[in-house]
Amino acid sequence: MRTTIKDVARAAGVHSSTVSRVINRKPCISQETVKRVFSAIEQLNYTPNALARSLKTKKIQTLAMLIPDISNPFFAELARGVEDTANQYGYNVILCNTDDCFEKEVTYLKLLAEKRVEGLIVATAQIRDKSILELGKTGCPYILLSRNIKGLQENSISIDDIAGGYLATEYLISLGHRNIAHIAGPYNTTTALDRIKGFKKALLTYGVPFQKQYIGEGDFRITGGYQVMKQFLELENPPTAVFTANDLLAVGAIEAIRENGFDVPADISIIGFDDIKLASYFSPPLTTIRQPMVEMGSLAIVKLLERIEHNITHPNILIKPELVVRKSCRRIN
Amino acid sequence: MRTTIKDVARAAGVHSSTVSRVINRKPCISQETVKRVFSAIEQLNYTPNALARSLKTKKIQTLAMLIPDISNPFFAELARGVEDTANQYGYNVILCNTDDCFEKEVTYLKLLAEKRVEGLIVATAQIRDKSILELGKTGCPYILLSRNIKGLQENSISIDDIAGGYLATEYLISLGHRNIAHIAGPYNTTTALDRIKGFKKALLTYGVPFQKQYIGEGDFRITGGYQVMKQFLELENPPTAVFTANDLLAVGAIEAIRENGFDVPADISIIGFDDIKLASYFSPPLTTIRQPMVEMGSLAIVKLLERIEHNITHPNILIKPELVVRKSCRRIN
DNA sequence: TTGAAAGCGTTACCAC
DNA sequence: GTGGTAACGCTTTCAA
Repeated sequence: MRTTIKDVARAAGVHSSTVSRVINRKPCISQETVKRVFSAIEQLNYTPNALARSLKTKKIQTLAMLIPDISNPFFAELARGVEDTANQYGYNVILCNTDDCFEKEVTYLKLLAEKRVEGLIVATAQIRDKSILELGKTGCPYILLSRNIKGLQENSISIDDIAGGYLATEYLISLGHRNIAHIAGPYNTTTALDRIKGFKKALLTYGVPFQKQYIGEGDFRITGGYQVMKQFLELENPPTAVFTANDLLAVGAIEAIRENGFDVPADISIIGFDDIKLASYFSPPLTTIRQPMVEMGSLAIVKLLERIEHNITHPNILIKPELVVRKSCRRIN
Repeated sequence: MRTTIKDVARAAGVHSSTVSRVINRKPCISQETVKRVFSAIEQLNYTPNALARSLKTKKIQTLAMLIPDISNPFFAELARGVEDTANQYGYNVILCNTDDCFEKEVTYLKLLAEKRVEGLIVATAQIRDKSILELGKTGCPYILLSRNIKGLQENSISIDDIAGGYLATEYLISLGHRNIAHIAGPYNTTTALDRIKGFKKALLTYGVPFQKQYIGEGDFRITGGYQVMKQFLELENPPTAVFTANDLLAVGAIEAIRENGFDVPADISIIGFDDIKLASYFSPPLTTIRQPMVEMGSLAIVKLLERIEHNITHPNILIKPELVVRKSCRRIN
């Protein structure tokens, strides 16, 4: 059996409530007692039981983060920002990989509710995610990160996906491209839909006709980019440039292009989205739209803790995306 | 105030102990009662408090994982395996980024002990890590993953680093290289030291003299590879091939080589270690030594749970590395 | 098959 | 400044 506060009290010759006061640095305790208690703690190698404490205080200093897949570098970098900042404020964070699977999300949410985590960073929300909407009712504070739910005006932090999609497409157009395709993310995410919106908006603005066969649904992973690109390449009139909804899709697209004997950017230009750390080391170095992932993760925690500790909510925050020009796009005539 | 087991008991017209039995699926309860209790639970939207439960049962079904940096793809893939398998067994896992900083490690360990996590996956251990060794005494079960502590014969799972280093170096030698350098990991990790051992062993086996200036200490990150490679390039007689202790170091090394106007593999061959998911998409596609990261993470959880639930310990497990030939190495005369 | 009561390790309130 | 006690929400043992 582990040593408890009572063991410490006995060893120090005081009452357990006094030990508690010392541990929690409450005022009005004699120096003498403090010293005796600490030395007893040390001697007995006492570790307070946070679980028991939380039963009284209702605070366990634990958060959780729901993401589709930590092995996706975008989410890994987000996670780094989240965990670092949480830790700075004295919180731990539980990692949950949902694979964007609704059942997994529900199961996690139930478990986390039982463990009384104080807040959630949700980077997996589907477009109408009823289990997240329910969170609103149960009162567990959360921040939607990089994903939104249709109609919600509060508590989300994300890149301006429409602006990002616009920026990418505009760049391709400025390079002289007219046959521009888009490999989108899953249609059940606002992220994917908004990037499409930006894509279409740029097309419209610059008078480039939108062609239905030039858009395909990917999965935000390499394989999806590969598959959709293969389809584009079978078209009678393949695109000369493609904007992919993230960097991983770009990697898959480039692979497909090469396999068909074409070159990037000589034959087809590619622009990604995210600017994951390794984007500049791909072949060719990937032109992309940058999201400040670590900073977004960090900001999400700051806002989440403001909700938890001071009960303030925030209108949705939109981060400005940035074009990063490298070598995967080329000008055509 | 949240609804408690007593509220449910009252609503169902039974005693709270009965509700507890129903929730925990204990035998010998009438169908009738079960039904009434469940309907009360539903009606009141009751969520059991796992913290209170754990106070009695001493089980909170939570593990933690200490890694240097989740944004490093190697650890992200390890983490994916860990979290997935833990979740399968009904455990949650707390993520901790230590940056291989001893103070951070100590702080985390203390916090985690207070929260009474039941087990630890440690992928950050230094070569003589006294805080981890102390874990052994306090009795918190742990598995060392991809890192060892000098002298410990139990509870570690890692790739056979010596064999991996040997494999990589042998391959370079088989390609005709004699001026072979090594960019190592931090010298305070067994990982780095064992890969060096493998490197030297291969050199010795094939009669290639070891040259002190051909080895440099990196940090397992891109920048480290870049810096050490720069130094190699300033040598009077730069290496024609470099084995880097992980893929990220390889990426940095390639960057440095290119910056100096040389080509990989035409002028200098590079072989990495890990085979992160994106390794085949670098320029050039990286030849490397494969570690089955996801499987290792998964295995670590299986072994950890065996320790937690059945108190069985294991002798150190060594995973066999595998050479993956791609395009970053070339034969010379 | 169920109820009553004790207890898990803390904290917080009320005395003194 | 400090001690005593109740309470947090649950499980478990004992009795009925």
